[in-house]
Amino acid sequence: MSARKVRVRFAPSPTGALHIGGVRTALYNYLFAKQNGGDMILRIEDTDSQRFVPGAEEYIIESLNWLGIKFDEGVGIGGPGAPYRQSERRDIYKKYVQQLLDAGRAYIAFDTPEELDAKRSDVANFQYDASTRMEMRNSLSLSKEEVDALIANGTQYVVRFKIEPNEDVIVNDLIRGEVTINSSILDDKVLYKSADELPTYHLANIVDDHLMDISHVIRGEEWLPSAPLHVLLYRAFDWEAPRFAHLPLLLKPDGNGKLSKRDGDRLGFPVFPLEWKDPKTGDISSGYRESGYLPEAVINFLALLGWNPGNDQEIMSMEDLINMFSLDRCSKSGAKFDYEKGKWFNHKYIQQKDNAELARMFMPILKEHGVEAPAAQVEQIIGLVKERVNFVKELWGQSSFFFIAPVQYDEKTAKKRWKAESPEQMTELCDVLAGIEDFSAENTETVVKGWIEEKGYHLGNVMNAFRLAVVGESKGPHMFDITSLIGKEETIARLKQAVASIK
RNA sequence: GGUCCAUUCGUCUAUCGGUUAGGACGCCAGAUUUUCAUUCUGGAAAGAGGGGUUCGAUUCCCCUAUGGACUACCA
Repeated sequence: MSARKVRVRFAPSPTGALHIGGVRTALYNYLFAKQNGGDMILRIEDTDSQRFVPGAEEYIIESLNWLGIKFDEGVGIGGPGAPYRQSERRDIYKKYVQQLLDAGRAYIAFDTPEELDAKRSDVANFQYDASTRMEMRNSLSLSKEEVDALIANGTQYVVRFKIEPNEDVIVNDLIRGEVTINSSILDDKVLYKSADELPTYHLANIVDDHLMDISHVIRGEEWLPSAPLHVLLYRAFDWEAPRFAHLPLLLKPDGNGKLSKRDGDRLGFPVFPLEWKDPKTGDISSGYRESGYLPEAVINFLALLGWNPGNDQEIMSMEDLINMFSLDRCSKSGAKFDYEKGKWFNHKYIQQKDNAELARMFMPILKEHGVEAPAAQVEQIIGLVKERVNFVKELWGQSSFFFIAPVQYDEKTAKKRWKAESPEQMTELCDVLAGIEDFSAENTETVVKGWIEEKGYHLGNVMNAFRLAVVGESKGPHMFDITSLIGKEETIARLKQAVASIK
């Protein structure tokens, strides 16, 4: 074990919204870094000018910010390794590509994409490697004069990594153990493209991780097959490689395969942290934030998809997670995404949140419904109904009757709860209520129950009709908590309205 | 096709050779409640198949099956 300082990076490429699986990768990197007193770096890997999507970088930063995943260095922050955007590091990569060329570890290839396509359709399983490279047009097969002439007349070329065949490359993965791959199955990967003067992912990644002194590379399993290539690249440069940890993938909830944007659209749940509008198509994809998720709930839920603390604890704050996280408790197999469990986490976090904070989140929703109410009152109402909701926005459905008198009465409930004697009893109840001085829940309950008992009425019948009249249907918190909040006048008015309307 | 990785209730998972295979979500039932929820209690529900190794395998090894990832001048 090297005594290197822990430094990890999250290195997304700005090709669209940040996928929830990417968020989990960022989270695990963050947890690992913070647990070890290390640094977390944000690097933007925009070496593919073709796939660049405007706004994606800002989206990624805003998403991680919302979730509370903080960076010590990187795009938008700066640091000793700046710039952290790969498109701004052209000169650096050029220098290292040249170094590989000079050392004979890489070569220049002139084959056009068309030529390669033709080759691939001609030869089954064609691979550009030690067995085929001499048949191609490159600096190994061509004379020095030919190569110089081609470059001089501006022919576009790529630089390929010269992989020595038949060598077992061992990747020591922190999650999977030793993974051995024979170098013969690797092709001579393109490292650099003269067309846009940019390296490909593989080269840029290795150079940057080295220059930024990254100690641990924690990334998705889709990178495992190219890990040996990276190991070989570190060797070619004679650099110390970081430790690798390849995380299992997040899978679709139904069927099989990697979770994708489409699954979210199809099954009706977000796969992105924030709402995302595709600048090309104008399509809008929903986000966890806009769907009413609390960032703590998303973090907690995601943390447990592929990792567990080894005990039965499920509710964990970011701080808990930082303390408890460990790479060797990460599972090896992909986790299917269970949206129902995500909802449950949100429910739990809503219960933990104090009413004042929930009220602040609820206010805009109230406004949408044309309701203006004092914060103190909203807080009290939230205290009464929050245990019944999974999302802040559901608060309206559970509490609208506090703000607006029922305009209609649920038919089924009316049929069942509104008895022949109800109109008379409710009219009597109006008088009873009118006579109450202290309209607190406790006192009102005492008085009303006293009246019911005195008259020999059936408690359930009276209360159910009472609820129907005040709420409009058969739901809601304790009746007298409702009446004390809406007040005597409103309660009586609603009773009278009900007597007049319910048949 | 090739290479690599994986495989415990429907789902997320615990188990580091000996357990009535545990927990959670979801589901079902019951209790509580003046309603609806919440909550509580209980229940159904799992080691892919086949070989080994071992006194003993969910656990270690091999094979098969299944799933996944990768196989671009994308990341």
